[in-house]
Amino acid sequence: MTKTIRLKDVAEAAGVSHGTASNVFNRPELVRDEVRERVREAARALGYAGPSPAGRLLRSGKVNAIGFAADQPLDYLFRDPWARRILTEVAEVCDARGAGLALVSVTEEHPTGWNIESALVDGFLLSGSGRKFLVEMTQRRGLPFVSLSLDTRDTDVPAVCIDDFGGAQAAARHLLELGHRRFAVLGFALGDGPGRVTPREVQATRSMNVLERARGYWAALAEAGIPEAEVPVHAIGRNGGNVGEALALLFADRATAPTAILAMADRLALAAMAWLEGQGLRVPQDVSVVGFDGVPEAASSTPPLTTMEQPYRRIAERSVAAILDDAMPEGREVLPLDLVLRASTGPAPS
Amino acid sequence: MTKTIRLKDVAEAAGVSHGTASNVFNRPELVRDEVRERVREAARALGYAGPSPAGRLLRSGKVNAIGFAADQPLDYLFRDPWARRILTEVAEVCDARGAGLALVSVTEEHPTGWNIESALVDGFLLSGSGRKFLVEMTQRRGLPFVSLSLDTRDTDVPAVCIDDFGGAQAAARHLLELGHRRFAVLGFALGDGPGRVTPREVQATRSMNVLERARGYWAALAEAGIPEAEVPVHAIGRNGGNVGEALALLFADRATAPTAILAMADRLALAAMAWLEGQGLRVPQDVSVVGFDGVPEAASSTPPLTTMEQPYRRIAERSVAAILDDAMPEGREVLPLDLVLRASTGPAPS
DNA sequence: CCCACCGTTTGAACCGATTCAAAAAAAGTC
DNA sequence: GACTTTTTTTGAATCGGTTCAAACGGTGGG
Repeated sequence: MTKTIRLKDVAEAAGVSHGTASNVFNRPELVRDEVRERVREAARALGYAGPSPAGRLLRSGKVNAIGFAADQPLDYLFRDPWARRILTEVAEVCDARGAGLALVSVTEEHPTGWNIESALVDGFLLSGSGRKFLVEMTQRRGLPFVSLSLDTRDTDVPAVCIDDFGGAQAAARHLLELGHRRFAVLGFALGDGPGRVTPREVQATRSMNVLERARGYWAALAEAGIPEAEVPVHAIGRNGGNVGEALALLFADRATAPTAILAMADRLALAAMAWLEGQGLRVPQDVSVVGFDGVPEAASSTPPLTTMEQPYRRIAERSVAAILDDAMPEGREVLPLDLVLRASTGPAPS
Repeated sequence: MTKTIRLKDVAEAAGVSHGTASNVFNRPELVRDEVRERVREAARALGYAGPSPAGRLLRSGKVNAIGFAADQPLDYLFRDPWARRILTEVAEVCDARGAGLALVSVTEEHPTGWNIESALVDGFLLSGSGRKFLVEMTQRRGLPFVSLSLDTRDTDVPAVCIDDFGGAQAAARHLLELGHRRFAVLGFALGDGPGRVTPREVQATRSMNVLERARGYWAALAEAGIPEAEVPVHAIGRNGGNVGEALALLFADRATAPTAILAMADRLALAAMAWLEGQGLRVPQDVSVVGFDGVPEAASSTPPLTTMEQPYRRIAERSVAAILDDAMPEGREVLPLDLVLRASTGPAPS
């Protein structure tokens, strides 16, 4: 293999100093026209492709790239709808800024290889930092990082997250305005199996997202005079489970069944609509459903789902800026959600 | 901001030489236990997180990461089904090897920023190198690269691609074995609008994929005594278009209508099945359909689509190995496709 | 007691660039 | 022509490591 051409070689060939050659590529306006051309010519003749990123990096310390890290295998980033959605936005934002994007996976079983410790990036976006593992790993590296989807009570970790409480509140208010009075909440990561869970169980969940959303729903309903106790929370269970089973209990007695379902995730809402359709219940004439997250599928379901959409773009912009512009959020930064009105909600049946 | 801790600082603190400190992290077996512990202790005390990747990179020249480049905006990699599918496999392969994955976008309009020239990677995987642009850009950088989805007659470019001809042949043979005699081919990137195109037009296409697939179909059918002229090729037109329109012409006369459709892409096949269902034609009882590509949706359509599946995993493995193990393919390397039998093909109607 | 050998450690060279104070050259001024 | 200014160019320091030949200290054999 032929020796690589270095800037020095080009400089020698052109009969100028190392420093001048560097200027030709980085601040051409400093170099006299004639010299600049001579250096360029030499570079061409030698097949020099421009300063190597590695050398530049070492000196400047800036990579101009961000790392997107997840505590999951890499392919997860392409399979999981939320990760994919946010990553798409992050990609667009990086693109617009001319920054690079590297994907990083860190699993506890497989902590070696290219990971948080060795990735050539200026900082990290952390996805799925439910467990402290990822955060601790990243802190050790000493690069700036922002946690997306932070799910902890710890408010010291720099994070860009969504206003679960406010979003849930808005969802409930929307249904209240439509005249609904009999609600049910559909949650996840609660209880052991499908079925109703008590407010106490909700309070005890380790998932801040779930807790805040529940509290948001309760708060809005309480304002309208509907106490927590009258709002059944049904969940699919911590280890997944069937939405149908959870709903079957809810709709066992049609007379007291809810007219409005507050789903803590679009996935749940979509499953609920499918189940309702199977039961001959019409959405939104008989039951209104509002989701949470704003996944792409929500726009194309039948009927299209009314949902609280996460501000994906703004999350991406804010967190990328945090790393690249050194504009780290002070602790947790909360972004509002948008209520997207579609066809799955309507006036309460009379 | 506090000064960063360098390996040198640790070495000094531990009272050893720079070189020994380096060995502690990279070849600990060379260092005496007592000294090793002393250095580790000093590192801990100073908050040193281990050798910085930047320095290491400069010396060793290896990044241990591959760049996935497309001549499209970055988000394309998450939106386009083919790109996403192959990227998922590439991600898994990289993960398994402990290698990094960086995403790179190079568009002619937006050639600045982090791109082929500046990405810190060991080599590139090129997606969508239909136009020479991407290839030329990459060649200039001087790093190894492999073109995926190469679509050119130029056989010098290192590439890992699929056996379009053989795949098409296998698809046609499958239908022949089921007794079909009246075929139609459904293509894309042919002609100006939806409708039939002549063999001459097919020969003239710039897309090697399309041409090779067509030739594969023709070759298999010719073996069974069905000449090119009896196989109508319908296409949706170069600028997209409606599959229904193309099919409507084909099925105008039910007596001479094909009993088997060879679609050059699953997308076309799925659209065709939807149209056929709309027309009251049953798949596969009335018409058999076989796709090409093996996109995930093909497995869950109704009926599930029989298709020639691309060997995504092998493409990923082969191309990643090419870069990281310096096992570049000699010119173009062709991988076979798998016929995946599902429910969209059946015996020819009698 | 000398020497060869082995396991450790050192020190300097090198990787490929950027940066900046200072020197050199060119251009103005009087 | 001598003196300022301004524009270019130079050369050395620096970034944070890795690597390797050589030096070193200790051991065992003869």
